[in-house]
Amino acid sequence: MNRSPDASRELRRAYLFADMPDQHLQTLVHGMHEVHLHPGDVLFRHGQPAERFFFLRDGLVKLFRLSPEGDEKIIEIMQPGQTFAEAVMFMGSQGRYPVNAEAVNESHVYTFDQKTFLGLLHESSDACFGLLASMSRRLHMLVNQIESLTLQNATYRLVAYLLEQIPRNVKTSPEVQLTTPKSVIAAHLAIQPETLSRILAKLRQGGLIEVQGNHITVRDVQALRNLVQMPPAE
Amino acid sequence: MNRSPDASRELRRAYLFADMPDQHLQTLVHGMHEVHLHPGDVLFRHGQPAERFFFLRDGLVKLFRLSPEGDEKIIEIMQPGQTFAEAVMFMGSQGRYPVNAEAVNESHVYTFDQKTFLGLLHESSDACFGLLASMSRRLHMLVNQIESLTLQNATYRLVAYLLEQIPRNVKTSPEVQLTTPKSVIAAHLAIQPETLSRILAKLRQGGLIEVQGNHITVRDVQALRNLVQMPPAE
DNA sequence: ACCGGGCATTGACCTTGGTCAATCGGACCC
DNA sequence: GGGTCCGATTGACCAAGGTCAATGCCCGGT
Repeated sequence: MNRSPDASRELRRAYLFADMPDQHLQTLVHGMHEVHLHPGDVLFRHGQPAERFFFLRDGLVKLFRLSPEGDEKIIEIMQPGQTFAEAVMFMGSQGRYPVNAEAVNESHVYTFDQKTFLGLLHESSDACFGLLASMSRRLHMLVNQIESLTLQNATYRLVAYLLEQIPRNVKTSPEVQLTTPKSVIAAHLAIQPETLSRILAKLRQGGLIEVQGNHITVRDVQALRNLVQMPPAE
Repeated sequence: MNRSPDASRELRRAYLFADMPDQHLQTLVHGMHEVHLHPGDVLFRHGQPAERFFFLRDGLVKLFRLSPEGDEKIIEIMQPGQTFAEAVMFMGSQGRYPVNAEAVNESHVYTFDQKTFLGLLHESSDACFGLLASMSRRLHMLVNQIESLTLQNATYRLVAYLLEQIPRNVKTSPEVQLTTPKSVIAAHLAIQPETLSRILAKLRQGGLIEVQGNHITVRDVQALRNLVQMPPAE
């Protein structure tokens, strides 16, 4: 349990909390718990009754589904500052988590009671709108994901993923430091680790990137951009 | 334009409107428009500024994305009584439709101004919760769709689709009347029409179903159920 | 320094579903 | 009644990516 006075400053990073009245946020902070996760620790499982939702303070948490054979598809990789499982509260009578959640890296999460939060929503339309915005963003993200799963091939998805990883330092020679094992990225892009390896090798041979372990140097950003813009141009 | 006094009774079918205070619903009905669509008519396009959202009174409307090559992936096939595009309102400053919408059959839709609706939401937390519920349901649906796209093969998806079509008349010998051309179903399941044909033929040869045009008789429901439960059991 | 384990890489092969093309069949329309 | 159009079907072929297996590499522990 943790109620550090500046926890609320951290929470403001999440869209969900960004515009929430101070007083309400304080209520939430008061009731929240902190959980420390080691890599591989399970936060919740697909199908469990959803009583809490979460804010990732640091580390990395994956949300995923499993096929009966045990194949894993990562729906979302949560980054620090994001909330998750807050949308489940509205799934009918007894909401159940639609995915599994498991720490990839050493992580700290804050957990919140859904009942408390529901109470706040009734009183604050600002809080409601924050939640609506964050759900709307997630909806949009899922639609984009469906598009790239069905309308684009594996190379496209990987290149798009790489390009997403270089937003800030646009000017400098683009370097990407992968924050997760490649197998996790593969599960996120819905491909096998072998395929990911091969695609990276292909891009490397084409002189578009250089790979040293988890560190990738993008040699030719424009060529990568072209790849995802004009698909049949091999 | 249509303000028939019992329009609100129709609207109550949608989760979004189900629990909305009468007075608010009246406000919406007052400002709504009715649009008549012929098959192939476009309601809105991916990327257009979203100023209105919709209720399908009757007919069938598909929401879809297009690849640069023109391949179509149907994200959702809207059924009468459902609302759509209401979640876009919260996408940042200028919401834009994340998909295309086009009538499959002769259809009637009611359209609503988003600004009016936003105003109502500020005043009614019931309305907010209705919207949250309908967005949450859609989120869940998309997650399920991602699962079946990535973790399951084409046969699985088609069989699951067929099984979804026989919920009501559970007891009787299950008959499925396809409400759309097979090519539309194919685009929904993210397969080619040829593949859909072949899978149906395979199921037919296995004695699981009979096909006469748009009408499918399920000969062996249990066998179909087994197919989607125990995947490697060919 | 050595060993073991886990992730990553590479190769050979195979399966699924896509592509292309021909044919069919029913609906509609003169 | 015959022609046309469009969706559905079927066949032959192909390609992307999955599977299986062997090997390599890095890192951590003793």
